[in-house]
Amino acid sequence: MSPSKVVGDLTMPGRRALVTVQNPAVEKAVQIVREALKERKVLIIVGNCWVDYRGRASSKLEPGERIVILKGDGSVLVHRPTGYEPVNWQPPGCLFSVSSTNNALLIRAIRRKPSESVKIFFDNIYQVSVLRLIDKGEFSLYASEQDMQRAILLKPSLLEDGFKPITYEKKVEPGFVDIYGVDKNGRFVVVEIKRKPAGREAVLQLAKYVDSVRSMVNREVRGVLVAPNMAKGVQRLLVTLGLDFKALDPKKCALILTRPETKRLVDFFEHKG
Amino acid sequence: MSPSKVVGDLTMPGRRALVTVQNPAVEKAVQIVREALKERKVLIIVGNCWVDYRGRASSKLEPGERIVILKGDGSVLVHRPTGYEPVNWQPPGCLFSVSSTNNALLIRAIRRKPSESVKIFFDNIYQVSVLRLIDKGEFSLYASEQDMQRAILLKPSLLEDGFKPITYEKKVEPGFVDIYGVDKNGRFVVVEIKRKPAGREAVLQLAKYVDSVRSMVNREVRGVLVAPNMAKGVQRLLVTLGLDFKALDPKKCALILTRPETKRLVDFFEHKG
DNA sequence: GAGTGGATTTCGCAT
DNA sequence: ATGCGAAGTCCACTC
Repeated sequence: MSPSKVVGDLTMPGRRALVTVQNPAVEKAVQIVREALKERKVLIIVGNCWVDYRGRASSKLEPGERIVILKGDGSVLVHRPTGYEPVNWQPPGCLFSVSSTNNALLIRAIRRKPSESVKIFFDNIYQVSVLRLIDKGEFSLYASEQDMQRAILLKPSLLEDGFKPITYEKKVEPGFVDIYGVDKNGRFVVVEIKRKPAGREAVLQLAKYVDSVRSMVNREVRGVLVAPNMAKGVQRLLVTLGLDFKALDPKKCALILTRPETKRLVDFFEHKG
Repeated sequence: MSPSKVVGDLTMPGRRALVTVQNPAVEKAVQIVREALKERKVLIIVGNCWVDYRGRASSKLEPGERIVILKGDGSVLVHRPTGYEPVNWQPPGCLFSVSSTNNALLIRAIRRKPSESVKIFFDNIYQVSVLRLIDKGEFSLYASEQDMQRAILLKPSLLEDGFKPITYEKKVEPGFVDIYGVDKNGRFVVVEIKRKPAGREAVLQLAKYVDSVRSMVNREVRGVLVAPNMAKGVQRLLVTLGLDFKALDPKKCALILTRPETKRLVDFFEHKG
């Protein structure tokens, strides 16, 4: 077994950002992992493992070399050498327990609600890294559906001239209307927003909302689908159902929102104005 | 900078399963990462980084300590110290390029269709691990919706006495009917299966299919929702729409499928019987 | 706690 | 390639 190594941020001498041990024996690994989990650190374990999952479904993963990440918040990831998605996992909130069995390291992750368990067995551990990561960096995402909604509320002419929003996220029977307003001719307008090319599903959703509103008000009701573009058969379906379409680029919306003079209004909406 | 370490599967002497370098200088890191990516190995990089993403949306992640995984198939994961989901990522298929800029390591992951780019900058690298993982282990999942479908096809009485399946995954206008059959009274039956508690969405989906089938055939058509149980308001909605419900546990279905005497029939269905 | 819908959803399958 | 729906989806938000 190789000796431990301790490295860290050179600007903060004394802080141990990372301790790595290579080829630990099982008992040594138990000790390291148990200690790290107790201190809610992040663990990266590389080695030969197999996994049993029981919960909403069940799965069995036969032995192979993988990367396992255990985070201090109780989340688990088992990554194979290919693929974006973990082959086994658990979202935050698990309780971990560590033991050895048959000369293998066993890590159990258990959660209630739903009741689930992931058991990971290692019989060959190439490396265990214990991390104490500090991450205060802000994450900002642009061009979400919410950005599009905000942009239209802020600048209704993005939808069409003369449009006046009345409310948004309005509850009607089948669900929530993204934006609800009046057009220049006094007709009610139901707006359904999609940040991706709109498929048939989006149209049916809009149609449902329009019907629902029509059944409640005694005025003409239009439906407008807002999306960067339409999937193949959608145009025809829209015409059939008497709905309108307005092309709008989510990135353009994001740009509008980040313009300094609109920033104040965005904050206004964010605080439930 | 610490020296490199080479460890691996002791049962295969000579194979390098893992090479780890700690606190490499930027230029050294460039060299290691570039070499590893060229050989389509898996990389785990731990250090202080920031990330710019441009593509379907855009995002900016300010500096912080994270784990970055680059896989040989061109997938990328940036993991913060908490959370199940990566904060930035890219699914398989990316082209990587590595360089240094302003005394930082820059890894670019680019893909076409959709056109996206993720740029990861490291100004402090605690550890780079280059892995050559061998993972042939089979992965088996039980209790999926498909398991439930197969179980009913195999043993139609799970739905109700006298039920006879005609076909499955049948295309109708709005989508695909899970199972389509006839009941003991000769009425057509449209079956919609959910492996989770059925919400309003599932009911509306079933209603759509039933309507579609009714418009095509000149016979009474029933709709049956199959799920482990129902969400709160769903019972009422089912009654309103004249649809039936049958409780069925996905795990029970999975068990039926794994019984030896039915295994042969399962294989039959799997091969498009 | 459950219900609702979005997501840089990803993934697999069928056309 | 595109379309469609499932997923152990996860997640944030509201009631």
